[in-house]
Amino acid sequence: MADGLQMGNLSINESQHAPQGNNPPQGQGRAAYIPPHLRSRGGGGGDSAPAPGPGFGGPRYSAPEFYPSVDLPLNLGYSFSNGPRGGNWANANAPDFSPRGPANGNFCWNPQEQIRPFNPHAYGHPGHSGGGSYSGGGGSYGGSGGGSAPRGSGDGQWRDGKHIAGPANARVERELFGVPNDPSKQQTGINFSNYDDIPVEASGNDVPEPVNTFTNPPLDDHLISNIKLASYVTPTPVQKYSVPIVMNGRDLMACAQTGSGKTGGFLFPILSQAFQNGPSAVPAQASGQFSYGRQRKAYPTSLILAPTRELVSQIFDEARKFAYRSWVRPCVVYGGADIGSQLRQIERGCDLLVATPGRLVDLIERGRISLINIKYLVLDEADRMLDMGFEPQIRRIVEGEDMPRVEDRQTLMFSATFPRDIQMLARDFLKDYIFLSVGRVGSTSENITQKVEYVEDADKRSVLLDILHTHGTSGLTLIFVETKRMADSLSDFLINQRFPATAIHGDRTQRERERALEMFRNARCPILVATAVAARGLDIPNVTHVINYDLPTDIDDYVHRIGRTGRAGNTGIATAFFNRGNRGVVRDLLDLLKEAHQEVPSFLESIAREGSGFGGRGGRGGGRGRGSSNATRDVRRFGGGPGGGPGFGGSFGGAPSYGGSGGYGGSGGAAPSYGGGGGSYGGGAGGYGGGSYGNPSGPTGPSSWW
DNA sequence: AAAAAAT
Repeated sequence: MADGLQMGNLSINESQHAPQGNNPPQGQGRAAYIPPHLRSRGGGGGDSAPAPGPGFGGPRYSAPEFYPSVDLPLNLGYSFSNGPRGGNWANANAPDFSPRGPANGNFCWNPQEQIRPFNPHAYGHPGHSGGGSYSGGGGSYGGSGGGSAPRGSGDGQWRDGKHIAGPANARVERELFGVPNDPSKQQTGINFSNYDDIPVEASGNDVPEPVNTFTNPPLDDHLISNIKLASYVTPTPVQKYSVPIVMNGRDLMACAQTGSGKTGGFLFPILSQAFQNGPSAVPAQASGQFSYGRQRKAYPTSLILAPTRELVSQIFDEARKFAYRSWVRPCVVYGGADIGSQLRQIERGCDLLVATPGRLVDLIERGRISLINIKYLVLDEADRMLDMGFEPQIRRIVEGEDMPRVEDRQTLMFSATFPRDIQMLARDFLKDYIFLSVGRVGSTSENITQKVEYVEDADKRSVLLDILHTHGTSGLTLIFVETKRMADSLSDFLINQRFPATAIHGDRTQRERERALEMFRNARCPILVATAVAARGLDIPNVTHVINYDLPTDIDDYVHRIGRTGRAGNTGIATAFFNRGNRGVVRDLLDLLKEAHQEVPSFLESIAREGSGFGGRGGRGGGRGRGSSNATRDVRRFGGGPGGGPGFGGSFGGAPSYGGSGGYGGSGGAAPSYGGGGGSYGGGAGGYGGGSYGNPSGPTGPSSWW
């Protein structure tokens, strides 16, 4: 029956995680995979006629400077992705790409050092270039004088219905994919075997079978070669599902964390299809408007929205890797940085755009970006974007501009949690979507050792010093505080105590933020004091210790914060300073520690008892339980009333669940309950309240999902 | 309550 519910505890025998060096077979026969949604449009095959509408349908443009012989029907002045003078790849002439950077006494704990010249938009992104190479002589940043500097990606072409990869470039490869055995560069040192435990469930109509390897089909050979360069061997669980889901033209709502490989989860299928199907034709109404003069408007085919600047940067970096030598040119735009250089970048061609919502709206208003060609829309960290008040901008981008309608695009939403406002967004933005729920990396095992210490505010500094002295400098230490002011004062304090610390928060300039992050990443500055700006999504390898100097008031934030360590199967320590000022989270913290089989200090128990009398959380089942904000179940099927019903009481595969008891305390009534603990899915009593899943057009249509 | 994000 179509209404499939697949549960996969992708484990050993199923996953073919090969040891490094054992490459999966690929390219056998190269059966051109034509996704179903393109077959009917007649634009699927690379050699076939151009598709009339949005979609990677047919030839859109070529690069006349390089290939003057190809015909140029629609692309007069259109964005050329291969302009020969697209040369301001920063660091093209930069003096030093060594992982350590130049030995110029660049001490990170000198605050002066954090405002050195650095253009965050240059393609020598902090994630790739050696720290400290920005101020070196000769580097051209954002200027137009890069000359023949090689492009990092997107330097292939689409010509005569075929994808022609650009030339290999050792320098760019090193920049994008890192130097072997250099931990600061090698972001892909993933212990894949630890992914086997991650439970995944997929529900929806006709859930495609997951794939277990990076092979053709369904993936494109060029993408596979880039995946190999990135040293990815086996798809992570989220990728196993998302690749066939997206390649079958389906919409997706995925509850997953960044550490689960979800960036690849959407980039792989999107790029693979782009590589196979070529660029989209610009619709006639759009191409008509720039018959005069130079085209300055970009028509991306893929749009990825994410909440923070650092996150879009990170996604962009990944996109560059997998678009390497392809016709697809990734771009990134975000606020706080010079818009002029961003404009110049997108003018040179912009097929895949990664953006924060505010800056994108700005560029749309300036008439420099049109969304009319969008084929793929990705909302990453959707819950976070709503938390940050981006809903108006997002709705404007998706519904209020020239974005194709839901039926005419593919939409993928990723969110760590699935509260009501995200459900609403999913209802409005997605069509007949597949719901994917991915467990947390490392949540089951002892990847993260959580410690809670009772520390009064006045003692926090000295306790912190003790920890830093004891912990040594083997890895990176990330310290979370609640306020920007505290971030500054604490980092100043640490610097005065001769610790190599820096800070990141929203009141620092973008330049300072990127600088701080880069210094942290490359371990020149192994202590980073951060506010919530760094709590979610950032994937920094080698963070061995997360200290919650100030505990957040929301347990979800705590979970995200400690998730900065123990990533990708490595181990980490999370220490929290707790005092009575934090009693608001004591109950949730207590539950979390128990679920994760962590040591529970006795003071937590007693403070929890103090608080439960009145004013507290009122015990389980009352109030807004954790489950409400963290529930990651398919509401179409299991949706209770408006209250949202319960979360996964248990969780799949024995992973600790963050689905708690109550819903929003609304009028959900007797919503069903699933699993008691450690439990099985669907073990609960009660029917599926109003779920109309599998028959969206039936009498209880989508509007009754909630 | 704080943080983040367009200028």
